[in-house]
Amino acid sequence: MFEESLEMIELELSILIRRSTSISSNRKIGNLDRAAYLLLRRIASKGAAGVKVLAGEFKLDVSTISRQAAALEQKGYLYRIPDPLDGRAYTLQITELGTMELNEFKQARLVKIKEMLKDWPDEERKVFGQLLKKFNQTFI
Amino acid sequence: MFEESLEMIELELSILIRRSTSISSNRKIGNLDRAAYLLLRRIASKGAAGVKVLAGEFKLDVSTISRQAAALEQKGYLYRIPDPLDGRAYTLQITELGTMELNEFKQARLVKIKEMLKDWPDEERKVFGQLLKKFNQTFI
DNA sequence: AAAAAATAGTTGTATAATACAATCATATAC
DNA sequence: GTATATGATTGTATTATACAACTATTTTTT
Repeated sequence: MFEESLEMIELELSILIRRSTSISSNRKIGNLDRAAYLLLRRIASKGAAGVKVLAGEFKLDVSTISRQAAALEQKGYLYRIPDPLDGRAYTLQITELGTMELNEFKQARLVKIKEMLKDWPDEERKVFGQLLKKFNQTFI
Repeated sequence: MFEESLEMIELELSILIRRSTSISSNRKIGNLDRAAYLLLRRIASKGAAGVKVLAGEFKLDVSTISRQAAALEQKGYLYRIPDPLDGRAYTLQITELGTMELNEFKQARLVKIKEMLKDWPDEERKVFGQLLKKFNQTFI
């Protein structure tokens, strides 16, 4: 039972990752990239932060955050607030347009997931969300 | 409750995909690419098949399967069986070396997942696997 | 105070996994 | 026999990421 569950999880995770990252099943929604979505969302929910801090939270290279931020800024979704204490640094803050776009993107995703889970019992949706969260917290 | 679960699922899926596809958390194990793993595994479990069939099953472009197959063949994990009825086609079959490598890769992954889930109750592991499988089946 | 070292962020380059387009050889339809 | 379709491969591009190199600024050391 124990090994069987692990094997199922291992296989289904592989399939999930593959499916979710496939371009044909993960077409861009609106003007937001999938990659930059979490960045914008983080800033919206926890407030402005610098490139280094964000890279640390996401466990991504600073260059990746820098590029995502630049792209979002170019689109008008983020703006920079110079750090008054450090001439090299700034914090990234979301714009009103960014907030709107974020909500749109998020809604579109929710609609999609809602459709996928329309036949699920409420309890299973709840448990799935909780287990996903728990699983994500095992990543260090 | 309903919308809350959807939002949690939506967010946690985003995080999971990001974490799982990040290079730093998904370093290659052995000589098998993550991408080609499912291909090799499919052939091992269901038998030889052609490029077109496999592309259809995986909902990937034939060029992607073709490239993955070529890479696996180059490594000695797959070999080609010409289709006696069609001079253009062949089926891909796994080699003994491929089988061994597949099992090694799979074991390495299982060890990793086992470590991640070491504090989980058995029941949750079981449910997680089942819900993942169920979720994967909603992708069309 | 000046020099050396560290650091915040950007840019260059490369990698991995994928798709669309173009091509070639073979098979099928007319 | 000719035209069309098809299985697979190759060319090119895209996306998201990391490592390396760089610049300007800050901090530490001398």
